[in-house]
Amino acid sequence: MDLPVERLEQVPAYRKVSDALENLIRTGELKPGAVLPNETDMADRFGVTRATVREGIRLLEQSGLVDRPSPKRLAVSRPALGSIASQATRALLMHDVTFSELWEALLAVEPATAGLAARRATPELVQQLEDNVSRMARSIGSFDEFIQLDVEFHDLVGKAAGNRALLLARDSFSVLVERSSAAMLPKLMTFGRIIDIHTAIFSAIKRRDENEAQHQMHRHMVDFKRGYEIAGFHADQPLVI
Amino acid sequence: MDLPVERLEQVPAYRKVSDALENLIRTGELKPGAVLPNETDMADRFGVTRATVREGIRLLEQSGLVDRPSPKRLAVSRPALGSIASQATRALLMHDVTFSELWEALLAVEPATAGLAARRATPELVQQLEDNVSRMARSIGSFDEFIQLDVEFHDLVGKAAGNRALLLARDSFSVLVERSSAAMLPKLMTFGRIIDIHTAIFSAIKRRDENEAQHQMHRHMVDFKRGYEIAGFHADQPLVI
DNA sequence: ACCAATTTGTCCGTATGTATG
DNA sequence: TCATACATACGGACAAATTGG
Repeated sequence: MDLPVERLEQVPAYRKVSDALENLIRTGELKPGAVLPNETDMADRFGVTRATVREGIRLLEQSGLVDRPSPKRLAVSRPALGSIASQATRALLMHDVTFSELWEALLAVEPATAGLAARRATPELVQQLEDNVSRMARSIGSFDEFIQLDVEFHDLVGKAAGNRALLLARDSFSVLVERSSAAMLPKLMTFGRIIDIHTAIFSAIKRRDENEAQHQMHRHMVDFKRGYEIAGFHADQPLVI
Repeated sequence: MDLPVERLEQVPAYRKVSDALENLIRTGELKPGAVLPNETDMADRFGVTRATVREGIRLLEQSGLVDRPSPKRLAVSRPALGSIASQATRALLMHDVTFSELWEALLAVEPATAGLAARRATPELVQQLEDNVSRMARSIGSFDEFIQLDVEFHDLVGKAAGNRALLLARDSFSVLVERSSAAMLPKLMTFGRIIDIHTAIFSAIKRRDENEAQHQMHRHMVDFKRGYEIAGFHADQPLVI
């Protein structure tokens, strides 16, 4: 009888190495901080050569599951949320997401974040937000500085919310917002309105008014889209960057 | 005078290779689909050996910037949003995110997604949602099947929303929700209530009622948290998985 | 503060299976 | 069909740098 041909998946050895290590990590046998054996050791254990082990390590290195605390030591680590976010940013860009898609996501995430920030902001972060707002008021005239402060404001709100799941989502969009702002602001010169809303958001956070923080952030997002369109860009086309 | 020691970063050659290629991709000189030279070629151009080139390629391979359409051809590709999402899932898990963090993010994302789904769902997706709901009504008795259908329902809503930025965020949470549901449902047996709300959401999407879809999804999320706590889990602790 | 052993980074040459033209 | 080209994998080697005594 003719058997169905065993389509045995040809998994490269270097991937077997990384899969094996990844499993050890996921199952908790290797916890973050644990030091891995040296390359020759692992080559012996897996029955492959060092070159193969090294290729496997590169895969884990890029996914952030391992890193080198010192040049000669390889340890298990937890993937930095920031690096995941920047990978997400790049992916969204390469998929030609439209401004509308970005904006709809912002509309979901940013007001919620602001609300949580009003609930949880630490005194330090409230202070940092206040600094940011007052610096922004003095930064008129320099686009770059203004935009930088704008991004910083929203990042601070994100931090203040104390939610890493939302933060990850936010950070994935943050750079895209920055680029879009940089493209539209010079054509608008609506510094005053942005400063006003930032002030309103900050003030709501400071007095722990969740609804108001949320509401003002919502307004801020609506303004953002209006500005983008007034600046002459098309929201339903891929981001102008 | 003793200068601050030039901390000249010793960047490994394999990283230079991947950085160089990554730049070519980011600047658009190499667009998705473009075929890269073979390993020996690149080794010559970069002035390194093949082993080094291969290590560099592994880095790009893991980040999804290159892949092999056929075993011998290496091409530029756009990172799959799904793989980014699963990396995000893993990262959130390893950072011990709490149920509350997950839930707050869901509360921001899921209702917004449902609203957009009501606006944009294609007939095909409406049909798939209807199938899902009716299959779920018949699936009582099998936890696994029920949970699978639950996840599928939300994924379908995510697809129907037609927003890749939100989809990426959603997919990052989806597996975590699935595991949490799997942990709590056996202790609750509230199948009926879930089916009712899914039905309400589906019906709102079908008749293009954005507000109602959003509102029902919100209720669904509130139920989710209540269930988690009633099942005896602590929302402010890392996910039970 | 020095020295020795270890380990990484990198190179070279070779073998093998297989996809492509 | 067949030959070539190419990726995968092996083995051995060496310098440089770090670690640990």
